[in-house]
Amino acid sequence: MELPPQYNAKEVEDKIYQLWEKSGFFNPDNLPARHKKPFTIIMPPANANGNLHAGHALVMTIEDIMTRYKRMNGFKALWLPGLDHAGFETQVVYEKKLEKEGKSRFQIPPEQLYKEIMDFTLANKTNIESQTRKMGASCDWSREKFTLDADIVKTVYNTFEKLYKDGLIYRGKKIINWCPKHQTSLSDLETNDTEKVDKFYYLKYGPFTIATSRPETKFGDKYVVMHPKDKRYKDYKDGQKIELEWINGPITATIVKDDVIDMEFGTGVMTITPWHDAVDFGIAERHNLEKEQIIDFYGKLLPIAGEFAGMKITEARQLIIDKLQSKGLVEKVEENYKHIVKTCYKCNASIEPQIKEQWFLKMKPLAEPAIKAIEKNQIKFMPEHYKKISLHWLKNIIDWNISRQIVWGIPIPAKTCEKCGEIYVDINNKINVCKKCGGSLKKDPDTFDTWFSSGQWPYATLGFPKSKDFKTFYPTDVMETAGEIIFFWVARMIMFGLYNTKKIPFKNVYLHGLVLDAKGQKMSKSKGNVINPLDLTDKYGTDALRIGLVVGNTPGTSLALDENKIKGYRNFATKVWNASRFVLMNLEGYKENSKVSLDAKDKKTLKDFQKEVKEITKEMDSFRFYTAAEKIYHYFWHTFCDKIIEEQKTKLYGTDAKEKAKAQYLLMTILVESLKLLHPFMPFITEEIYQQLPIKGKKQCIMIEDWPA
RNA sequence: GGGCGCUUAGCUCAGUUGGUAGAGCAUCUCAUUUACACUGAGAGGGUCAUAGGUUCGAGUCCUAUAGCGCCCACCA
Repeated sequence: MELPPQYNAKEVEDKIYQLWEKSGFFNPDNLPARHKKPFTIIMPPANANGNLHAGHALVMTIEDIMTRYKRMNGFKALWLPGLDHAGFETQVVYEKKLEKEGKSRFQIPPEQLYKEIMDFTLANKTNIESQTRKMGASCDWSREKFTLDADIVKTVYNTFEKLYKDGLIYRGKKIINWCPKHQTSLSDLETNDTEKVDKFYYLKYGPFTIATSRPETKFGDKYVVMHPKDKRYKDYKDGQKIELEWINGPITATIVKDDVIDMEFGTGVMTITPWHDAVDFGIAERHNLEKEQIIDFYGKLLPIAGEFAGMKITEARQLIIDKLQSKGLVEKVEENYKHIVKTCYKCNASIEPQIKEQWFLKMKPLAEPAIKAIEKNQIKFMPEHYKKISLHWLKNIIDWNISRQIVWGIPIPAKTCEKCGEIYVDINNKINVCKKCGGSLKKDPDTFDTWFSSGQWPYATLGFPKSKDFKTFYPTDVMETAGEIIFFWVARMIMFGLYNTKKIPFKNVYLHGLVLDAKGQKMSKSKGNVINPLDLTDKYGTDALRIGLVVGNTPGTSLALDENKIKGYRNFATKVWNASRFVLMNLEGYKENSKVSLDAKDKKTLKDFQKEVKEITKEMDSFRFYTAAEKIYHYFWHTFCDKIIEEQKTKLYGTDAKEKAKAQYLLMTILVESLKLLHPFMPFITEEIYQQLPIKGKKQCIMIEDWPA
């Protein structure tokens, strides 16, 4: 029995993956009888809008390691793959593509745009699936789900209806984050805080001086707010009216006292623009003040701005100041005023707060059970400090705007009466006439925030509420994903899971960090430092990339992906290949079952190995794959190869048949068991060698072998 | 403003309940065709950010300080 002198990763990998797929063992239903207790990981659905990146490669590797390990340990292991339509994310990618072609999404009728993005997504879906296979993922393709599958959409709709009936969903006319470029509202998580340097204007507002960086919003300001305890303004009473000269003529302003005002800041007095500022909106709500829109949804001034109407706010700003100046209303202008502006996390355009009717989800009642479950440690976080981070966020949670003004996504199943405004949630599309006034109904034009559907992923994919899979595999065992999306996704899955199924969706949360470039910098197209994981698998083999991604990669910490490191593990793969080749080359006369009486030294070697196995198993059970991988690596290379094989050479090359048999027994035992230990990390090469092993009682593949004990 | 981390060898990072500092890469010396040069044998290199404290004993626990980073937040 001989292995070829060189390991050819490219040839072997495709062949071996096919062998696995044909075996059917990715599907837990096909596993041998010993696999009884379920073990479940739901794969984070990849955004079907591009290629697999280094982060995906890490997800695939860690989750495959867990799945293979549990499968070898006799679990009925299910790793369920999926893809996400990724609503806004995908639409943005597609819009960029359109832009390059000189087109805009606003020129394309919605139905056609939806179809185009669907085609684009489906093409990417196929692409991502084949790249996932390339990574060696032992996931059950027969159970693959897509967030737009009919059954998933049905689950999402049922949840929406249930939430609505429970009074947790409401249609609210609140201030929202509006991206003027993308023409949609965004959740608070979808905005960034960016520091900007602007001019800061001190304007005379009657007897007061107010400061602002945004004079263009000030046309409708007719409330002037100060702190109730501010002695400087004690002569002004709440509700008092004053007459003053403003941008476009005389106005009447009303004094408002509110303790949100910081007496230390500026003059301690400000005017408010409730339609375009969240703080001001809050004040207006508390005091029941009028709100008026100044800027339209495209960022242009409305007729209230008088002569400035129709102008873009950026163009109007200086002109407005000029006018105020000519009226003697500008007290001073501070240059280089640094302040924080909310921006769209995709295009960096300044968010224009707007009041708009949207669908909101009340979060506090959903967060409470999640907080309890986490505090009771029903969900274990790795690394642990994510427990605190999650709790902090959940305890300070605010209502979630779940509607988006984009076509790509799951349509919100609601209708509004065009006559009386009555709202109907109609998940089966059966209500056609307003029950109240008989008026005709208009379908809601919006789609769900993509996280509203992916937040339901663990139970939706398993066929909640009635399927056998749901009963068998839920709650799932591990949720492994990027720490970055703890709030976007993980926290919401916990809330939805508890709300709908009354159970936690997963017992363990394993959060990996970012994959950075070799210098520890974030990969980005503009920097040109993006490492394509598939290039690395191509160059060094998938096994080398996998173990290279895992060794030393503690959860929560970002990882510098250095090609040299992968190269090092390619060398290790070669080492594994050559050591196996050597052992197999020296099996002359070897009889597997013949009795050998080992020397005391050999017995100690085996005992040491057993000790190693125990330690590695302990690391695996504690989710410390980074140390487990390192230990196996170290043992195989520096103990098995450098010491044990070297020591046995004299026996192997000698003439004493008994001694030779002892050596063969020892080497084969440790080799076979080591290959099993290595299998979760380096599945391809270990499987290829296993297939060539001349041993009896061999299973169909190493993938379903017993983990060494 | 609040919260959460990090600081250990030249670099990237481990270090599980406190018990004489570890790995990979890099560097240096030696071996020269050995299953494997994608190799082997060996070496150098750290007052574990700083200052206190608890302890028989602290990289590890506590307090403070400094530097770095991340997240959340309604200072016009």
